[in-house]
Amino acid sequence: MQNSEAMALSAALLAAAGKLTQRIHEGVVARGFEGVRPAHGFAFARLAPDGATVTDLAAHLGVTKQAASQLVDEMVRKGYAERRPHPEDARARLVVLTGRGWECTRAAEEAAAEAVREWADVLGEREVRALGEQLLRIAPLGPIRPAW
Amino acid sequence: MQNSEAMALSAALLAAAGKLTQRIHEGVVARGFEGVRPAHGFAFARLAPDGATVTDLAAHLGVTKQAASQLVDEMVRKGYAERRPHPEDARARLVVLTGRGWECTRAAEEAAAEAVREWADVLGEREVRALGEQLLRIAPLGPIRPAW
DNA sequence: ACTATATGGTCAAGCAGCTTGACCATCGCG
DNA sequence: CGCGATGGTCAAGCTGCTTGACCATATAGT
Repeated sequence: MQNSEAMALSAALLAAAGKLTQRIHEGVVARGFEGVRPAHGFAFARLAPDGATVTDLAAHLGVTKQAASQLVDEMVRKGYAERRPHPEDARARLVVLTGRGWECTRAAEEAAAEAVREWADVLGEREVRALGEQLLRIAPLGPIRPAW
Repeated sequence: MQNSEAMALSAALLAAAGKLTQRIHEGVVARGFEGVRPAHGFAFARLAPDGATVTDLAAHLGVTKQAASQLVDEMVRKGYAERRPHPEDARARLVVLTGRGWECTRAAEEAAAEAVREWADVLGEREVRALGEQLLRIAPLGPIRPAW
């Protein structure tokens, strides 16, 4: 494989990722959730199961805990999350999604599904599934779960 | 296809793109080009063929021309590009890569090829090629040419 | 040819998101 | 109990981007 092919593949991958991010964001906004930035999506994905602490969130977002705390501030201010006392550690605070936060998460899922469906129209259902499997083998998607 | 599958595919795609960006950046730094940020790569790709104007660059980066101009300032300061008078328009200035700029571009290509080769080790040469073709059909990669 | 408008580019100021550094409260181990 | 480690916040600063104003040149209209 030549460098030029690698570049074409890389460019296509980055372009596809950028396009997807944009499409999901537009879809979320179109469903009535304003003031949400793509970066929030990664936070939502982390909070979704059972909530998380700010430090936990920071580690998974790859930023400082101060930055993560500011992000949570914003999400709280916009009604997508709230801070609750941590049940087992009086120092910590558990950040959990509100009802609206869950709605927004569902909106993001729908938007993602919409974009993927368009790919299926181009590539065919079978190819899209194969694409997903190949990508998962390349990017194991362990603790990160970047989401929408 | 269910929403959860679409989310898994989306997450994998975004994770792969992030990983690739990181790998290329590391590879470029390892080859001795410091102070280069991933965003510069998109600029390099645009400048590479024949140079470009600041306005042109701005359009393809999706930022204001002021931001593009600042990016060019930085690239000039670091020795990767230079501004030359435009041969046909006295208002415009043609931004072109310096020798070091070209070297950096080649370094980025090598780093990308390295990352892609690792994918080939996991998926097989054939699958990687198929992956590239599928991605190109999804993200037509028209005027953008995001590169490294 | 002459004015008017559009276009390429820069300068300046401001803002948003992140960082570093300092600090307090609580945990958990010796 | 005492002390280092950990969760979190406050404050200040930096960087990359934006908006707004402006100048120089190009291009179109009459």
